[in-house]
Amino acid sequence: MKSYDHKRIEKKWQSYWEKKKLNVAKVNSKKKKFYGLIEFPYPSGDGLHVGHIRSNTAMDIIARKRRAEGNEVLYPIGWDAFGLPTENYAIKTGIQPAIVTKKNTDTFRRQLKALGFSFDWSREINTTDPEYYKWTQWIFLKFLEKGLAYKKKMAINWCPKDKTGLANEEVVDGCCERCGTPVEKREKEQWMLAITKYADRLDRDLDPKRVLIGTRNSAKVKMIKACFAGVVGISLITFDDIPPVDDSKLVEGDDFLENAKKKSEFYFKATGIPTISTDHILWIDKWPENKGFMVHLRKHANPSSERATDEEVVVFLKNFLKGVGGESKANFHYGIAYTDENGTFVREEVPANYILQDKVQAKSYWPGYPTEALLKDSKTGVFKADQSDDVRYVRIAMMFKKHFVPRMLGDKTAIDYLEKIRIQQKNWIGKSHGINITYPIDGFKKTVTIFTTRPDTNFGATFIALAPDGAFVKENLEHFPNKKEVSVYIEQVNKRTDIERLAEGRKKTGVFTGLYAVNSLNNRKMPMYVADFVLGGVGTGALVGVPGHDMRDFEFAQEMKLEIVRVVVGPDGDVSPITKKEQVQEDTGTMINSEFLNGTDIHEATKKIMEYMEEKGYGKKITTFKLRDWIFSRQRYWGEPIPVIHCQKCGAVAVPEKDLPVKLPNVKNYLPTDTGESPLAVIENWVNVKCPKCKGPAKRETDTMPNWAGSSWYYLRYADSKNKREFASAKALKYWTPVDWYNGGMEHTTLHLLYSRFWHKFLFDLKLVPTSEPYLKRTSHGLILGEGGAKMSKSVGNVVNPDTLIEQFGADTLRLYEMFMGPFDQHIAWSTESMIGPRRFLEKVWRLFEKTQNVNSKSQKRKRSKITNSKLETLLHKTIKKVGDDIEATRFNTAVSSMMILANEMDKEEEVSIKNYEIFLRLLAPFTPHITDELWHMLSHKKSIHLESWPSFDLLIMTSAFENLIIQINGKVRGRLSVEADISEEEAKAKILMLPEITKWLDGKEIKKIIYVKGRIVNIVL
RNA sequence: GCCGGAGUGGCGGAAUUGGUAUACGCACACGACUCAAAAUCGUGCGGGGAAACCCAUGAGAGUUCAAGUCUCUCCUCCGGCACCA
Repeated sequence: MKSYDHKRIEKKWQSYWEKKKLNVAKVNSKKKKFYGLIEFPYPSGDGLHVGHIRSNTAMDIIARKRRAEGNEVLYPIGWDAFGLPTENYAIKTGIQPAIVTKKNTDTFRRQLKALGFSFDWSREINTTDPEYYKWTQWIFLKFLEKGLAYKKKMAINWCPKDKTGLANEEVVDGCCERCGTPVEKREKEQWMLAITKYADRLDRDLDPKRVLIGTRNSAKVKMIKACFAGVVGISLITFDDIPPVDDSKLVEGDDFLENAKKKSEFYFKATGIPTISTDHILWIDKWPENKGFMVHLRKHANPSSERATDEEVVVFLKNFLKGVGGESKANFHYGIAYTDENGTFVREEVPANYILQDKVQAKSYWPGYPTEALLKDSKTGVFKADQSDDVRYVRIAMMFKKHFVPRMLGDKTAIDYLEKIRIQQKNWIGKSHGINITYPIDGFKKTVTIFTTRPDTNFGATFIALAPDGAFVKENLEHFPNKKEVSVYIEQVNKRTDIERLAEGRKKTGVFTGLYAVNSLNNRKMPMYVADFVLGGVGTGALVGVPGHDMRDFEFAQEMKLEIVRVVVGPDGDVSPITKKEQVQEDTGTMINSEFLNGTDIHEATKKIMEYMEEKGYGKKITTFKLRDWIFSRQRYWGEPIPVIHCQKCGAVAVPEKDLPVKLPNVKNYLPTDTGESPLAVIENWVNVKCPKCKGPAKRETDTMPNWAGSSWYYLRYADSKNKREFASAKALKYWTPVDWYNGGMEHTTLHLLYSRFWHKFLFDLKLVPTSEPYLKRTSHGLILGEGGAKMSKSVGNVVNPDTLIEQFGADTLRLYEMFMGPFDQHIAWSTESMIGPRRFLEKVWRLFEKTQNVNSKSQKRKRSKITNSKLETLLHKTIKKVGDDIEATRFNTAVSSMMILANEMDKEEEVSIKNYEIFLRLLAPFTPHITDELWHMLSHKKSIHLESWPSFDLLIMTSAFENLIIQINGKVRGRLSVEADISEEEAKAKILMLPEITKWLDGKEIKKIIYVKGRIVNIVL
């Protein structure tokens, strides 16, 4: 046998798969679809980064597993090729960005193909291709048409180095996200996209639906939770998660279906949260006289007690079965009821979960195996409780998924984002509920409106603070009694940058306007200040100061020597005047000095006073967001031209659809200008056009779109990438979208991910896409850092080159190492040294082939006739389950390690059966596609291993006949004992108490109790 | 400051969710094969101790028959937001 030589086999299989079109997604497939997506790379001049490989391999494994599971899989690839690095390179070298892009994509394509990713290359896209950006522009025109794209003169973030405006999302710590230069404010006309119109939906649709588990029985809670495993978009909560519920008045009857209904209705009424409840009953068929018979198991098993124990149930059933005859079937019937937010309930019965059968047909009882199942062993006649929840709940879980989950979700597209992604997006959108309060101003014709989330403390309000750039100041400055001082102050403020202000430690400054607002609650006159800690863009650009209960207001009050009133008393009981910042009671406590609010909790008081103020007409409840509209224009060359023509007569006119795409013209000089105009502005024969409306002289818009435009919808184009008439056909979109699983970087959570959700919802409203969310599941990978833990960069010199690694170790080893190196979602430092481990493993897998070749027919036969499963087979089936589960949970590192364990065990055997070896290869194939296909063909298969189905595990083989009991004395391990899996508790205890290593500890001591956990542990307490 | 996440050998990291702490891999040491080396295989590898045993999961307390896992207090690191009213 030849030795493992990756160079000989990898190229060969890559071209074989390509020739056989193994990875091309079929157009009219009858199969269930799976759409796996990775963020399409920006083809930089540096070539492929090992970080790309981590993400791509992970999704490749998932895609290959899905194919093996019988899905039609779309795993596409393309290029997000507009952007600054290419443009800057063009400026330096004078080479056209289009040519640079072509060169870079060629390199990336070659590198990606060398790694054996199962991309469907036939759908490759490129955002800089006019055939592609035609549709980016087309979607922009839709925004324009619906009034969601608009032009506005405003102060924007300007990067003086890149010489372009930036979106809020692109400014990090006051600096340009891309180049780190401190950003400046510039007043400029900008194209904006009204993402704030979608803020509420972008926030709300991130939340799963909350459903209460309406039972206090921990076994049932556990069961329902287990049944909902893998269900997306529903968050199950228990009584622990909500304020106490009094259910002493809940009365249950004898009918299990009715009980389930009663419970769900009762708890819904008590909590207002949609509630699911279950009840069950034991049902004996064919007895007596072929009539059904219901048994309240817990009651019948021990009538004198409230709840019989499991053991009592077993004894009861054993006797019961004797009485009714061996052929009887007994099963649990489950009644499940769900009461939704409207108070209407639905209920279903889950029938026929066979739990007792005399003639045990191994395969037949598994699918419907219920909770609290009891199984009679055909040989010994011993009943035993089964432990495997996955199997026990299968049928009930199916019932939940089929009948209840759709009802719970309604028309909501349920999404499953990694929790930290969800939270980060919510933070960024920054939804908050509050109230706009309007105060009259003493001796002034106008009123002032402020926004607050804490109106409960309004009796303690002592001042008003206005933003220097806020609307109130702009409109009324002329009439301020102290307008001179205010103007000087505003001038000072405008001179300072954000960074300077941060450096000063946010010292509060301000100036009195000479005006007093009047608090309608208590007629207090509140001096009005202009202060730069108030931001023009937040709320109404004005706030009411409650220095006793807001740290920032307190600091300002101290600076300005303003009055401080206490209206909340905290848990410390301090009611003295507030003079120190330690006394500022912010988010807990009870109201005082607040008239009708006195004595109420602050949260209760907030609700109460909001109602009160609305009723009195002092204020109006409102929801605000931190999210700002998206600044959509860039003053650079290498982006999609914004398809608008400015006409002196008609104003901004959309380029007619038939004239799309507006192609980027070739220019000589890509250099951005200091005037804030795009380099396109100087190309006269491109800029000067006729107005599409009046045919008069007009000029093209010379700003281009940001990098995020093309990537906001690219996953839709993959569905139908060659379509010339539409961005994608409705039919293709209906089949392929939404994306089932999207993996990408954390850095895109508030940029790309938010933007594309926005575009998608917009297209959904136009009925151009079938769902309201683009991605069902979003995971993210951790960064790969350089050796030593610093970020990989050319300047540090710690960049690793995939080409070298593929040459030296092979693509399979590189893929496997990146999956094995550590937890997928965590950052990790590169270590070329550690690659040897995965390589040795593959060599071992290669050598194992020989152990399958000298198995003579006799021993193959002998193996098959064995009754008990060999240890290896048990391990094999456990590994099948583990690898599958781990892939789904993106625990690739432990998936690999479990396959290493299996290979080590196989290696210890004299010979390995072809059957087992083949299963092993099929498990490994998604990770290392080349070596496994080679070995597969060496085993005389004619077709590719990647056309094989995903191995299934057999629970009977997985469950070992023997279990290792750990024996503890007072919690310390003192021994272990291998016992038969179905040994009874008494037998096990008896055996253990005879072991010499145990008896020596018991000498002369009294055993207080013995804890017995089946199949796991025995703890003797002395 | 607020919101997340994490802290386990020399290193990357496991631990069926409360049940054998340190799986798997790297590095290291010794042995076998070899003239030799590489590769491969085998053995060892948290600390203390001759051993029996004892002590160890950032620190300290608590709940429990049993805690890396749950609860509280604190420390450190990473990520996000940050004068958001």
